[in-house]
Amino acid sequence: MTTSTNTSENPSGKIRVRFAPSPTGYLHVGGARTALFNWLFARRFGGTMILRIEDTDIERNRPELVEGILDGLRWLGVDWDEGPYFQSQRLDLHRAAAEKLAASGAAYFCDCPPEKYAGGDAVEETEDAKKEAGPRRVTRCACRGGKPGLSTQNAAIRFRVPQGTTTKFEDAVFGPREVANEEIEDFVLLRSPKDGQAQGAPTYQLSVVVDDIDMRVTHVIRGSDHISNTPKQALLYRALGATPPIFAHVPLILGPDRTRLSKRHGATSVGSYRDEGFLPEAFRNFLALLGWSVGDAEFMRTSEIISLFSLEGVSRTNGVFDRPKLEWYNVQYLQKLPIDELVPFIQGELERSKLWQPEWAGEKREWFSKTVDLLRPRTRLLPDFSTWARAFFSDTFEYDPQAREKFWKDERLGPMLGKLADAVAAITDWNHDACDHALRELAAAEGVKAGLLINATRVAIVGQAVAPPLFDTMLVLGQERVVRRLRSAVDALSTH
RNA sequence: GGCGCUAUGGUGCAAAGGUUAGCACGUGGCCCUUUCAAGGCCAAAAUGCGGGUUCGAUUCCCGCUAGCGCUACCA
Repeated sequence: MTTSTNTSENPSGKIRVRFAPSPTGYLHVGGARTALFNWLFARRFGGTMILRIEDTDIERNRPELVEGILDGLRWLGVDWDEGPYFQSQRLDLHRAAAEKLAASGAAYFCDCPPEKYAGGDAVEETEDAKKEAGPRRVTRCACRGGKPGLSTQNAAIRFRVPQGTTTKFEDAVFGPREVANEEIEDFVLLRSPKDGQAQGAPTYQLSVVVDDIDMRVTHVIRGSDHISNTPKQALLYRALGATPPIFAHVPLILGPDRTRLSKRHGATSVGSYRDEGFLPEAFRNFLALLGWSVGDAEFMRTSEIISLFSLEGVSRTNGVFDRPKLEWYNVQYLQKLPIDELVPFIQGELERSKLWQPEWAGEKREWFSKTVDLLRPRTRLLPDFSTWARAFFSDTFEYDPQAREKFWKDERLGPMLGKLADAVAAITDWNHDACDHALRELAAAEGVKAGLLINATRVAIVGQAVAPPLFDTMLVLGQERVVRRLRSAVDALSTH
């Protein structure tokens, strides 16, 4: 067994990845996709998936906001092996790293007022700035040279970016990257203390790196919006005596107008897709293929995706979240899932809508599976089972106005449905063909096309213009119920 | 403004110098059919622009354009 050195292509077992969301209260689809890619990568190569909550922003540091993220991940089926860790509980570690860097000279204290750098008009105090090259906005202030009397009590700590050299890092998606250090500002590691605070807070750049080192993360898979800041992090790894991980920046998810997906594009949290009645596996399949692919493969069970996933298949171009395609995936799963895998979702849907009967999981289990199987070719979302298909699960349902309009026009229908009720009631051997014969014989006797009766009967027994094939529907509903509904329809037709 | 990334039909992806540029969603049509889906078949629809390199560019290089990202003592 040889150990591969190409850890991005054929990692040898000790892969460690992490998903590090900030607690926003819900799992955004962009975050969900990042989480999914990390998870797929970990599962593919037998690695470890770590969950870390980046809650250093005190404003958003509330427990219920974390719960929303966890709920989203659980629904998505993305589980983790370690964590959740909370960055807010690790601040001392981060501070210690900053102070260590300051002590070694890799960083320095700076007490320039933050406003000095605010906005796009930052200062320029580099020597070559006086040239006509125009203002460069790379922060490199006088404090860099050393200023006495400064400490964490009264100043911030900035990283001293080594000049005259270049910073490289490996990106499994974008390839090797290299930037001139002159382009990298002396970014803040530790903020200056706020009024009343004894010490300042670590910045994101510092915290991620310290935590990723501490958690021995080998592959940082995250949104490509982080790519520009990665050189800073690569620098920090080295200053801290660590080897940078392999980065893998995945493209962003855009709305239909090609701007970054946001609330104004409509639903952006995975929770809303769950609530709408998408199947998690369909959502996963869709998300996995948004920014990743293997040839022309489209419909792939999660196990397949895991076995095929690789960073090499990740695209570099931002992609538009295409809702119609997501729906197509849902229809595919609704159609193709083994019935036993689908049934629990339908049970959940019926429970939510108060239509569920416990016996359907017991003695009428077979009936329930059969009914779901009959219904599913015409469903798109889970709620279809409790709305459109309500009459299969409840005796209280309404006649869809459009269905009446479409199929109950003919005035002869009232009497005919009455006769059909009698004919159906007289069936001794309740099966598909018996229903078929009863109806067609009546149609012939009445001199009407079978279609007229079929369509009208459908409305009568399920209240909808659209339903599974009529005789299958009758079978599943049962003789007694069909007769009863036919008689009710006669009343409904006469009073109208 | 600076730095960077990206660029194949409306959308998501294929084609790792040579294909009639492929697949899927969506769209239109046909078939199937008791409704409506599903399914099957067919169709319209793309290599941003300009230069190179090469016998040959979707593919490699340069420029332009466009989009996006980063440019905080946010994460």
